[in-house]
Amino acid sequence: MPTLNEVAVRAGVTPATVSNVLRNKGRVGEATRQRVLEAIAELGYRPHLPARALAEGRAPTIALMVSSIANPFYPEFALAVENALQRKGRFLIICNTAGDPQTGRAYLDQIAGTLSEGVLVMNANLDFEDLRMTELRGAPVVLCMWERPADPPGLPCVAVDFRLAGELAAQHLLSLGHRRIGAIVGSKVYGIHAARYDGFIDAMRAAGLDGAASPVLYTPDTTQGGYAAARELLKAHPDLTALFTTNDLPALGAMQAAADLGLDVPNRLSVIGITDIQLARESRPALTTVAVPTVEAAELAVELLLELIETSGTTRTANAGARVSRVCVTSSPYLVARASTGPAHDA
Amino acid sequence: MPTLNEVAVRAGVTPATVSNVLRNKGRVGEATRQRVLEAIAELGYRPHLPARALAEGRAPTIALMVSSIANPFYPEFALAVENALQRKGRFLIICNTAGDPQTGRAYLDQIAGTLSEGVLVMNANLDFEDLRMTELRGAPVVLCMWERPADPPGLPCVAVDFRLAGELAAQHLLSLGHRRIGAIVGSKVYGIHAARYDGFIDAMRAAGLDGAASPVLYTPDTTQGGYAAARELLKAHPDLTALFTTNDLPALGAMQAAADLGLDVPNRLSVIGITDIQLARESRPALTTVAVPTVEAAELAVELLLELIETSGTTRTANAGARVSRVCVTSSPYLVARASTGPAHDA
DNA sequence: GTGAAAGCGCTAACAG
DNA sequence: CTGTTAGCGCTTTCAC
Repeated sequence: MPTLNEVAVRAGVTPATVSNVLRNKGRVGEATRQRVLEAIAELGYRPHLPARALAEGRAPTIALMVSSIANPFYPEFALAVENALQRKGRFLIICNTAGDPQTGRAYLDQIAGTLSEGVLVMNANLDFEDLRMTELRGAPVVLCMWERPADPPGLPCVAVDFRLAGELAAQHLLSLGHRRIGAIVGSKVYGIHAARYDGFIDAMRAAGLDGAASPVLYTPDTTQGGYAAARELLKAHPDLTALFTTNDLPALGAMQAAADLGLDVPNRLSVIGITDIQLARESRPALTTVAVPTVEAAELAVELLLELIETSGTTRTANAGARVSRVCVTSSPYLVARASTGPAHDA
Repeated sequence: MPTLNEVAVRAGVTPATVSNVLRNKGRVGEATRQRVLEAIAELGYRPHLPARALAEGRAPTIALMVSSIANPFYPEFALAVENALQRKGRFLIICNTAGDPQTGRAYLDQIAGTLSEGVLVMNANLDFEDLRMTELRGAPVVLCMWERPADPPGLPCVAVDFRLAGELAAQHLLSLGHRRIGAIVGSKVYGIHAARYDGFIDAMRAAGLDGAASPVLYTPDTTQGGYAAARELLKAHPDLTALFTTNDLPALGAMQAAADLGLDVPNRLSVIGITDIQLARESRPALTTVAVPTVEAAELAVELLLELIETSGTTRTANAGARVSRVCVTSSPYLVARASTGPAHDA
């Protein structure tokens, strides 16, 4: 591969001039510029990114930490992130942590601040401490989907009002006449989906019902988790007419459970999820869900991260850390009514 | 961030020694090694990857070119790739081409041979010429899922016997007594799925049927494509008892179409796909399909690529290109019978 | 306008 | 065993 130096020789100028042409800095004579551009074309020169990174003290990549890119929600998000980065001339490195904090830490240690100038964190089960360390080393960190806008973490983040999402979902069921609604929460108790469940409780209370008294099950945030939880819930409470689920994947699982139990959705049982992943529109019946602005969140996260990178000085300069962590809130979730919900059959 | 030099100073040695300790090269005295390790720990030193890359003339990342990471099959593959790379101390850069050769070329131009030492290509609609150029510039390229082991492309690749996959799928339907089988091909005529369709024809012929005369429709390789094709096929040929589909996504779409048309799967209509993506097991009814060794293919691709990188000298040395392109064949596809296929209803 | 020179952080001979 | 010396390819003052 030709180097900038070779280009310089061929064009009869010095490396500095070639560099200037490349980045439109330092006034360069039109004639020289042409000669340089020709030399570049003839040699097929392309800048060596690591060299540039070294000289500039900045890296051309951003890391996205996820527990597993194979989880259907993440790719949609990753795609949006990559699109946004591409526009900014940066590249995306995918870091699968497998939900293991150790793996996550290893990644952060290796690339944050060297190969990657900043880190985007999706629910990847990382130690908060490790993220703080990463920041202190000079690599900005942005949490991509904080669930409680009103209760900011100690890190910059993009927040989505998931409590509202839960509330909207519950309101939808209530408006269809459902009163006996089971809840399936795709996280641990007080876990990441707590805000969504809170929204459910709030909506129930507003309707004069004691949401907290409704049957609820906590389960892994997967199709299988939702399947198992729905089976259990429906067996224990055959009178339920609807299932509120804190995420689409478990909601999809719940629909399968209903199918296997011979319960018609939506005539006998309504099911609602949250997020609106691609699969939601493709399932039969198509899943009613509360859509979350995924693409917007991705774009905001990239924007925020790049801004932090700009203002934090070079990678080598430790971040002051004194700055108040920024919180960007996305636009609100909204209901997407499809075929998995209908009037309560006992209404 | 502390540099190797600072570590050296603190440990009272020269940078070279620290470097040696870091990479276990050049014999270093035990006492010195300890001092150096302490200094590293105290300072929280971590090597600067771009600097290392520059000095070594090699890059720590590998690029994966895909048309869109959001296509449900790719993430599974990407995860396997990343896992394999992680073991080798390398990082994965995701390049979404959106099926646009220009975007692909731009990516290759920017990172192949500089940021990324090698390129993994999934069906990303790239110009073959661009890939050859990339190789010539010294960045090995591996095609990840070549469909015709018997007919190697001009590039190193991991091949999967997709003709056999098609044959197995058709044989399964035939063994269930199906005779009037519609085919849905998820690519253009003579496109990427041609080998799978060939396998179908072969199996039909072996059963004394003229497969080429069976109703066939070419459609985009998506759920929607399969949905539309199935509707059309089933309307034009209401007597079909089974649908052979060249990929899981369109097969899933076909099942939805059947559901919407009120055709029971598998009692009235059998549907089979190819690949065995995660969704296949999660659909209702669960999709019968011919599984392809995805993880194995990913591992072989990584292995092959790294081998090519090793043997191609440094990134800067142009690849001779004279070497015969290697072809690795994965183990064979195999049938995974689930609930979407059953005996022909007219048998 | 263009060139000369220093240096980013690290590795790689080769000396000692 | 450890130190010295050169760069890797690029950017960036600062002279000319």
